[in-house]
Amino acid sequence: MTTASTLLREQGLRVTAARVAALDVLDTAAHLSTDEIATAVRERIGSVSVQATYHLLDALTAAGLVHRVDLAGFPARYERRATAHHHLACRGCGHLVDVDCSAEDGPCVHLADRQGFAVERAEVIFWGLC
Amino acid sequence: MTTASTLLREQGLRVTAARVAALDVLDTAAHLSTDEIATAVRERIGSVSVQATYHLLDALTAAGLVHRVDLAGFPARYERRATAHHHLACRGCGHLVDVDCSAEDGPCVHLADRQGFAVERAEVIFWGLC
DNA sequence: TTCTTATATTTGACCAATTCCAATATAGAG
DNA sequence: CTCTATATTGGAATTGGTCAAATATAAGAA
Repeated sequence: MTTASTLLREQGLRVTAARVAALDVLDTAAHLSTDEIATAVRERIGSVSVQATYHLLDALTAAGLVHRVDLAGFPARYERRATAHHHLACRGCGHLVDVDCSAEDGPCVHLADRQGFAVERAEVIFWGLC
Repeated sequence: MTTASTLLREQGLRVTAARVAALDVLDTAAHLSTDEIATAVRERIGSVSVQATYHLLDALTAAGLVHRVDLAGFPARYERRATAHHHLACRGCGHLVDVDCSAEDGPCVHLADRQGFAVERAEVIFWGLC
């Protein structure tokens, strides 16, 4: 098993209580907002500021240890799930569930004309009401 | 040709100078932000407040006369294009271009398990750098 | 172990996009 | 032309998030 601190070290990131706690928290629940993560981290290590949580999540995201799910109209949320998937989102309450990608490998949607863009990824969001 | 005022009346909306101007503006340019629309409307009718523009765009959106493109990290933009399409977005500057939908009719992405959601639409965003 | 230094965290100010509210103006029915 | 429901205005407030300076701390070197 790969512990949070090992993962952090592997990415050249310092191992701090807050970062370890954030990774642990995201291991047990998906789609948490910065605020929810800050609260959950506090339960584990006593205290963290919201700003530190923002910063720490930026660092984890940049290192690829977590993924940021940023849907318009709702605060950003974070997840650790590694495999390709999409999201089914409730436009009413923002509730989010994972949707397996229909394509086994590679993007399940393609782009014929790149129009001069360096395309990085395709994001698929199913909007509805839960 | 269907004029803006006819469209408004058809939807049971009052015909106001600001609404007509907003529809006209969106006829000539796509993907405009609320602020850009307010500015363009001012050039046509003299003045509008930003708040009125927000409100008016809400009304036009609710009536289905315009479509709101709301990508995380950038102010909402509006467009009038009727046919199904997706968007190619620059994560750097927010620049947005339309992408024809590969599927001729119906959604080009499907969902196997609805997980109790009333799914309304699938949004596909290609993220990259322009 | 202790020192050092680069990197994290904290605190607090600040910002942009948007919404809410009460007051005023106006479209369109009668 | 009048009346009333609906639009617009202006101002304040909210939300989600960034920025910058001061302080604390992880982890490599002595």
